[in-house]
Amino acid sequence: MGRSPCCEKAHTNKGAWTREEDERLVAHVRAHGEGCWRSLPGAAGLLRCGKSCRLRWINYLRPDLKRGNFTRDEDDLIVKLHSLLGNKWSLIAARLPGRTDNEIKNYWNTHIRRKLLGRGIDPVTHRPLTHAASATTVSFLHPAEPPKTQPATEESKPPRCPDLNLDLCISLPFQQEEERPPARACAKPVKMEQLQQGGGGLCFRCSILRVRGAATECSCGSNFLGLRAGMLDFRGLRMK
DNA sequence: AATTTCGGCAACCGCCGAAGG
DNA sequence: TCCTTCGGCGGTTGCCGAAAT
Repeated sequence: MGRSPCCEKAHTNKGAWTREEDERLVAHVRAHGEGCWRSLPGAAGLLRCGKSCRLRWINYLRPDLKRGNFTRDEDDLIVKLHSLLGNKWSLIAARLPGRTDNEIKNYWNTHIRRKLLGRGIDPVTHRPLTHAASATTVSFLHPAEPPKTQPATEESKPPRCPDLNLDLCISLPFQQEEERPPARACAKPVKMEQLQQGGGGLCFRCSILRVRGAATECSCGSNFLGLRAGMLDFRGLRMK
């Protein structure tokens, strides 16, 4: 038996949001805060799916959104983060204040992708296109092991980002909480308690990428950046 | 001026994991 | 332990305006 739909589709609006709908949603979130998206449409008098409301708020109505063109710095940062994280748009967005995962995803697909291709760089592997066939992906989803038929030469190693400073901040969780704005600032953060209780056996890579089946202990053998997840709150990663 | 093509972006869809009963 | 619900994520679609013909 499949999952029941999140809302009664026959009685919900679809497509572009009207000004009135936006105003209702903003007023409701201001009054009651984020969350309980399922019950929000009814409470706010909106004929929309809860998921649709959430998306509209996060991607368009949130007051802390930056909007406008991406700066050159943001551009560079997105490329670097993508080379490290792959299509983990929410994680990338978490490093770019005021930007949403959807916005970054769109920007990547429409601008950066093309720019990289124009420079002869494979946007997936971040390697020159001529080497694309033999290259291993930079994404950490399929980590580590160099191809057995190929010697682990400098060529086969993931590219480095020498100017990307992953400045790791190790701090107690409450300090981070105080700095964080009340609204969603970071997608699905791994709570410090989780890391301390169950995540202690997880490497930083498995933790940040939420590797399936690695809830308590990973077996990838990776010690990404030489760190175990229990040692730090990765939300404190700062890019310079 | 009319039509076609293209690019950008907002929104939707389907899946997944966490939480709770 | 299983099932259901909900929030969240990434991929994809479709609309709309701009550019090209």
